[in-house]
Amino acid sequence: MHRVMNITDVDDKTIRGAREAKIPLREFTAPFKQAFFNDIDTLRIKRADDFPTATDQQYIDRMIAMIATLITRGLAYQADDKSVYFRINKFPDYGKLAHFDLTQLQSTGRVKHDEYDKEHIGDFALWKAWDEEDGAVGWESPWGRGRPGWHIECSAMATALLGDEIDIHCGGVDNIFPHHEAEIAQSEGCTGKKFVRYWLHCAHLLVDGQKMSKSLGNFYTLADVLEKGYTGREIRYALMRVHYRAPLNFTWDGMEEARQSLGRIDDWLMRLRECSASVSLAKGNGRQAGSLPYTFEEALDDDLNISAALGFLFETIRETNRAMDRGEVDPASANVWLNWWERVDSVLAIGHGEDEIPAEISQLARAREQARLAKDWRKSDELRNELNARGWETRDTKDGQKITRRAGT
RNA sequence: GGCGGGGUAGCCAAGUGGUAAGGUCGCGGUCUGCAAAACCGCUAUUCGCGGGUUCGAUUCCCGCCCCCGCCUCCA
Repeated sequence: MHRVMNITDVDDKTIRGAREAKIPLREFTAPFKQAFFNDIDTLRIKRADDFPTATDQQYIDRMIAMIATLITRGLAYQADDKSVYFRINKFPDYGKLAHFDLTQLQSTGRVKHDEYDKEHIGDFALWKAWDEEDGAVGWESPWGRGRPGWHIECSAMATALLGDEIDIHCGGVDNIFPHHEAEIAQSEGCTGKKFVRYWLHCAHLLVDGQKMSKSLGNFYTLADVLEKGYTGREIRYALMRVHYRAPLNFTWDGMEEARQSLGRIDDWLMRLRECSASVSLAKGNGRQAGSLPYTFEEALDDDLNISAALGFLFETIRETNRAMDRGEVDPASANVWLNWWERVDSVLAIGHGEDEIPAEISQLARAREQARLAKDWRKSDELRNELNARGWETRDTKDGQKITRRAGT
């Protein structure tokens, strides 16, 4: 599998930002790029193999070559404003992805149209002619100085790195039209081949039931959520547990639920690890959870049915906990389950390592153990409260006291 | 208005023409000095609303309502 994520590092906003900051475009976009990578790391999102950027000269060259091809084929033309536009009337499939009938399109009035220069209101820019607003930003082309249009960069970078035909193209539903529609038109207009086999469009993130927006005051950054004490993996779990095609409503209750669910997984793993390390007299019973309609893999194979997959995980957790309660899990079968978890977590990436217990914490724990042996409940409860206050939880089991870090780890 | 995605228990959410996974919360129990964790039990005669098809529909068909998104130079 070859994964590519395109980075648009030139557009109206970045040009304006760089101009206002009086710094080169590249210098202006660099911190945003860095922040983006920090965020995907926080969310444990696996890095793509490539992160091509639109301003990379090799891709600019490719965009220019593609535009030239489109002009040669009559699919594009240079208008009086010197910009080059895609001629959508020459591409019958345009609008197919979004199920749009171009003759029935209505303008929302959201964008202003420079209708004079274009043959059709729906024609979109492939190459934008330079104007004063662009300042130092621009590249030479057969059609004069300018910059790439808003969609051609994706076609150029995708076909450069993945070939003319790609298996899966992801993106938000809001990008179906016009962005993905334009990508298809440009790419297939150049190659004559089917550009994308499967489109995976994810639904929107809502906050408190409404679209996230600064004016509604329900706008959160990743940093805001981290500041509330939630960890990256908790956020990851909260965002992940809903099917990608269904809108996800972000709430603080949802974050709390994510934390509790992860705690359940953590406790199960801790138990399994102890079990696998023990010299146990348990009679092995490593049978797989049966009688369930799906396995974890089958659920994900079914259009990434994460809810069914997680359902299977939690049913498995209950079954093995039950078996451990009955003393039916020996080290060998515990390892079977731990290995199974490794496979599951290679996809989910929600596990966390075992905690190292600081010296002062284990000292308090030992003191509590002593108090319990002396049946000094008052003192042992005080020490338990003290440990809780420091973020550690105590559990008294048959095998003695266990301490674990809870919440936000 | 057109197109697309949603509407399932307090909340989140899967699912199927044959009678509702899972998570979370709450309540009761086992265990425990008390807890915690785990386990057991309880919590939707019902799947937005109204018709229809069917022996039977939440699942199929028709109509309607509500929410979210898109409808061309913001990517």
